[in-house]
Amino acid sequence: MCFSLLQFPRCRIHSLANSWWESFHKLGRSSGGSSSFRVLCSNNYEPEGGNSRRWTRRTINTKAGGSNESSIRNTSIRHEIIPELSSESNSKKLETTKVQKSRKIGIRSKIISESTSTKISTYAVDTTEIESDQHYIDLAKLATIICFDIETTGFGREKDRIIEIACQDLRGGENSTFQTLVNPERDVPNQQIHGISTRMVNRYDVPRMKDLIPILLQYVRSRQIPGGVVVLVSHNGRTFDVPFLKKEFNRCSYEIPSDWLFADTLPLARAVMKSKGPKVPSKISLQALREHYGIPLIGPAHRALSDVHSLALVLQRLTYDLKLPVSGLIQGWSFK
DNA sequence: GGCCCTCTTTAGGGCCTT
Repeated sequence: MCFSLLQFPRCRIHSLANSWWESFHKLGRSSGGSSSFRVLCSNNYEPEGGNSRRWTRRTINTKAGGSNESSIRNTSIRHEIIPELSSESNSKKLETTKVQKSRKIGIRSKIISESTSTKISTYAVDTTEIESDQHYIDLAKLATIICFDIETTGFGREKDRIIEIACQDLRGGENSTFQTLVNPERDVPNQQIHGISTRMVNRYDVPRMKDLIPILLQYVRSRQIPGGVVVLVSHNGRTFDVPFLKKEFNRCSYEIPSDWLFADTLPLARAVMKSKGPKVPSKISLQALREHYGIPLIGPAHRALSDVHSLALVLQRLTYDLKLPVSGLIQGWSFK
C-alpha cells in the first residue's frame, strides 16, 4: 500500500526547521555578542544521503531566533558538545557490539544487527539489555531527536481523539518538520483551547488517524539514521502525549516501533528548577518554561507546531542547564 | 493518570497535558 501526502493537502512535511537553523546561525554571526552556543545536533546529516552525516562542534555567537526578527530577544545560550563522528566506522562498531551485563534498570534499546545501510527498516532491536556508557555514547551518535506535540479533543485517551500532530527533528534540514490536522470523525468540544474547530478537521482532505499513521511512520523513518534509535520528546509526554499516541496506534491496529524511545521534558524541568533553588518559580508548564528562558512564541500558543518550536528550544536550554548530552538523555531520561 | 512535595508514608493536594 502506498501513501502520499498529496492525498491530504493539509498534511505538511516541510523545511521550516531548516530555515529556523539557518536564521539562528545567521543571527549568531551578526549579533556581535559574546555568548557561545554549542548545538545539540548538527544539520549536516542528509537523511537521503546516508553516509554524509557528521556530528560537529560549533561555537557561535547568537540570539534566540524566530520568524519575527523584531521579537527576538538577546540570550546567552551555551550547549553541549557532540563529538565528531565518522558515521561509517561507528555504524560498523555498533553493529558488532556485544551484549554485556546490564548496568542500569530501565528499558533501553540495543542494536542487534543491521542488514544494509540502505534498508533502514530491517534491523532488529532488543529492548531488554543494556551495557556500558560507551554503548550509550555510540547510541547517541546515531540517535534522532524529534520533538513532538499533539492537540486533542480532551484529556481522556479513551473517549477523546488527536486532532493535530506536529514533529520537529532537531537536526533540521530539508523536510525536518511535520505537521498535520487529524480528522477525529467527531465534534471538537474544546476549540477555545487551541482554536481548532470541528469544521477545520471534519473534512475529506484531512487524514484520519488510520490514514496518518503510515505517513507518520514514513516521516520518522526518513529522519532515522540506519541502525539508530529515535527519541521522541514531548512535554508531559509520559502521562499524556505518549499514552495518547499509543492508544491511537492500538485503536488503528498499529504498534509503536520498538526502536522508538520517548523522553519527557517535564522531569527535566523539575530537575533544573530544583537545582536552582527555592527562589525559582516552580511553574513548569511549557509556557512558563518558554517565558523563563525568554523564548519568543512563534505562532499561536496551543497549536502543535508552535508548541513544538517552543519545546525544541526549551529542550536545548534544559539539557544545557543539566549538562546533559544526548547519551545522558537516552541513558537516564528516556522510556519506552 | 503519573509525578512531586509535604503540614507525608495508613494521605492529600497541586501540577501538567487538551
